[in-house]
Amino acid sequence: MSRRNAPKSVVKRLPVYLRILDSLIRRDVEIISSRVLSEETGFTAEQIRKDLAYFGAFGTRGTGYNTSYLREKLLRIIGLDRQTKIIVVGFGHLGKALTRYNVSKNPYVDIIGVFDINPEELHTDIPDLKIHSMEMLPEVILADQVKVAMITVPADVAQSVVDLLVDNGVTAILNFAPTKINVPEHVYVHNADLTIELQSLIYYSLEDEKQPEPE
Amino acid sequence: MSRRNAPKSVVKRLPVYLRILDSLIRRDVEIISSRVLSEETGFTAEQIRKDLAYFGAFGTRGTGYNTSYLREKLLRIIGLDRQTKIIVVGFGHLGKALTRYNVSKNPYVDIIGVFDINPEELHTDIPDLKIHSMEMLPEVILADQVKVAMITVPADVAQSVVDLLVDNGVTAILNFAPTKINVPEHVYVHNADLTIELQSLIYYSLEDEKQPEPE
DNA sequence: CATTGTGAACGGATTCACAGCC
DNA sequence: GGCTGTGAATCCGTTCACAATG
Repeated sequence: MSRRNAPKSVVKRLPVYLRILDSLIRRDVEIISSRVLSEETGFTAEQIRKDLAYFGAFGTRGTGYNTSYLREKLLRIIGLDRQTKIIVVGFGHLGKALTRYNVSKNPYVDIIGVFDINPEELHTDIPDLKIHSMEMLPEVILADQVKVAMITVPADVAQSVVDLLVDNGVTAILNFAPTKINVPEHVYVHNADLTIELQSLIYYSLEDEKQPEPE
Repeated sequence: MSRRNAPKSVVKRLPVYLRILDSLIRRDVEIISSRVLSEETGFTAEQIRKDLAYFGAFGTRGTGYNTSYLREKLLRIIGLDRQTKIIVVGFGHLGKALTRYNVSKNPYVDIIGVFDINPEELHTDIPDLKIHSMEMLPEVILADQVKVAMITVPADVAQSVVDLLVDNGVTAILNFAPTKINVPEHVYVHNADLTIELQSLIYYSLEDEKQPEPE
């Protein structure tokens, strides 16, 4: 069986396996052991086996995993076996960069539209991209049954944008706004707060400097 | 004492506390309890107290924490009490967006330069920003003793860029390139792989759909 | 016999419950 | 009395060690 309710830590690693498999398949590698996957990913071999075993027994004892077969299984588990329709709210510089990045590099998702308060910021060179005003949001979401959204709006409007998304059926949100947002139980939010990532990084850049307290 | 070697999970939350404190101080709030901090952050009050206690006893029993005092302590612990000099390698759309974002919104860091293979992509409107060619990297890092870098380069050159950074003394790297990079023990890497974030999000968007296996 | 799949042991982080203190 | 600070209990994820098997 696939898609048991797996721990977050496991789910976070699945796309990594997928990426490695894609690259192995491109190089015509047909069988891969957890040992080698370990070297490619940096996770331990036991952890990889456990992660995969969470969803079923996909390997062959004594041999390893068939790359194409495992890839198919992972696509299905993650939910990438069909293209996922997503929207982007907030088309400032970050929104633009993320949109462009996913349009060109992420074959598994389909950005069906972007939204901004002033869509006269129309000067984008991304082909086939529709830029809507915020008023169109409910209509577009409902028409395509969109479940996934990325938001790159200012912190002070993030909550109201999220409320609007949730009201119209969005169940998973990648939040780049530097603020906590509240959602109902059934909605999943992942915060990708780049300021916070950078600040905690700075902690580690100083790790070994002993700072004497000056007081 | 401050700056003990705290667990990663704790360090990741420190900048969140800092942000809330900044906002409380702007609103002239002088005292805050772990209870209220809990509501603002979404973490439990016990966890917040434990996190802070890791570095010292900053509160007053029966009262709470003094916002300005706690902010000063956190700045010092994280290492933001002096402006941190950082560089950005890769000045494509994402690099540009991240640079702009931090220049305008993150007062604690100072982006002293950006690097790209073809710096003739000079058309940026960010004031005072220096765009260098890759050859300048060692010189600039060494001149300013830069310890922190963000990289937004293509996956296939990420490792060589990282090697160059590490050779010249960088000890903390925020990696947006969609690939695993290898570094020596003393260097800290945080991967901010946006494709992977988005893909694991998709897993959760499907959470409740029961998918019958069609085989 | 190499490699998967997995129960058991371990370790780290969170939650609980309360002692300590203003 | 109210809130911090913290040892103890619990939970969760990782690692270990080995049984299962192509």
